[in-house]
Amino acid sequence: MKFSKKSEYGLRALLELTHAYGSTTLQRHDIAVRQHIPIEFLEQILLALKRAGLLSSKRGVKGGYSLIKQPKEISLGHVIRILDGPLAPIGCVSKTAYQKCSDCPYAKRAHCPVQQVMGSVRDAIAGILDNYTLADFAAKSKTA
Amino acid sequence: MKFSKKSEYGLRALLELTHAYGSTTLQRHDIAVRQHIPIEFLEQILLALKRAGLLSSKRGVKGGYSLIKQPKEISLGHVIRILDGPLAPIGCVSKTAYQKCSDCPYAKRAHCPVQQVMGSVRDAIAGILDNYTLADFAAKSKTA
DNA sequence: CTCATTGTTGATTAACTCACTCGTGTTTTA
DNA sequence: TAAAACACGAGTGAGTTAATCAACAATGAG
Repeated sequence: MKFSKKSEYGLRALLELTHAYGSTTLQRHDIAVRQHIPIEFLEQILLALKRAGLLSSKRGVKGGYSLIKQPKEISLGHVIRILDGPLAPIGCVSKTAYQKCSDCPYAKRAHCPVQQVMGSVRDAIAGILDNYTLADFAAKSKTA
Repeated sequence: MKFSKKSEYGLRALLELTHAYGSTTLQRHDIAVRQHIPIEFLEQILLALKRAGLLSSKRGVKGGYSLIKQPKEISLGHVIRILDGPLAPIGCVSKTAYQKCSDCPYAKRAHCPVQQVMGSVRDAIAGILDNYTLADFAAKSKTA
């Protein structure tokens, strides 16, 4: 029941990019150094975030990455789903990537006890992460 | 960010044992059939729960497993921690298995933005699972 | 007593995932 | 045209997950 390093690194990288939002681009090298992230791994993460439409990038000598959406419009939940997949603790309660449970004897019944609790866990997690934006997130780290 | 099959099977097995609580013992075979769990895998799970003090067992011809604590005194959080480890989404916010983050640049500062959000996620998850008992859980499945 | 039945233990396994790492490109600017 | 930067795909070693297997120990029926 853990988030991956990928998500953690991704959030920390976005913290840097949020601070730079509207002023400069950041190179993966700078982000890697400031946040202590292995650079080749960081690259994968930045590319994934780019493909998801959160970042733009520029190649060549003066290249780098920058946020292309407003920090207050990107939720941590969104970021984590991109990098780590669904937030739900089991497939059959995911709203973004529902998967029918194959072997559960309650699957065909009106309600499954496991599904009920896990559904509320999912809602609690999503309730926090989908309402917490990069802007909120970055505000915390400025005062630190 | 998922719970393992082990936890899921464990909870479903305990559902059966909760229904039988106070009346009969159940053999792993019966639990396996009713809940569609691979029997040898179920065995490991039942043994882990036994070592954790939730179950007792009896060998031989009329053997089987039974709950030795009241269903209303066993929380789902407790069960999942036994089978899956800590509930916290990252090590540095776990209350039952804290682990200092080695590489985080905020580790030495007063507060880490990641830690703050993840801490509230942890609290939300634990708040649900630690206050939801096997008794509550089994009550749901009776009416199903 | 003995033997089938059941739980106990430890080892082993195949498949998968995680966290990187590498090599080779392609684009940009000096 | 060379150096700097992003892009992409493949590969890898360690660890985890989900079982599976084999050998053993206790129990109770006959």
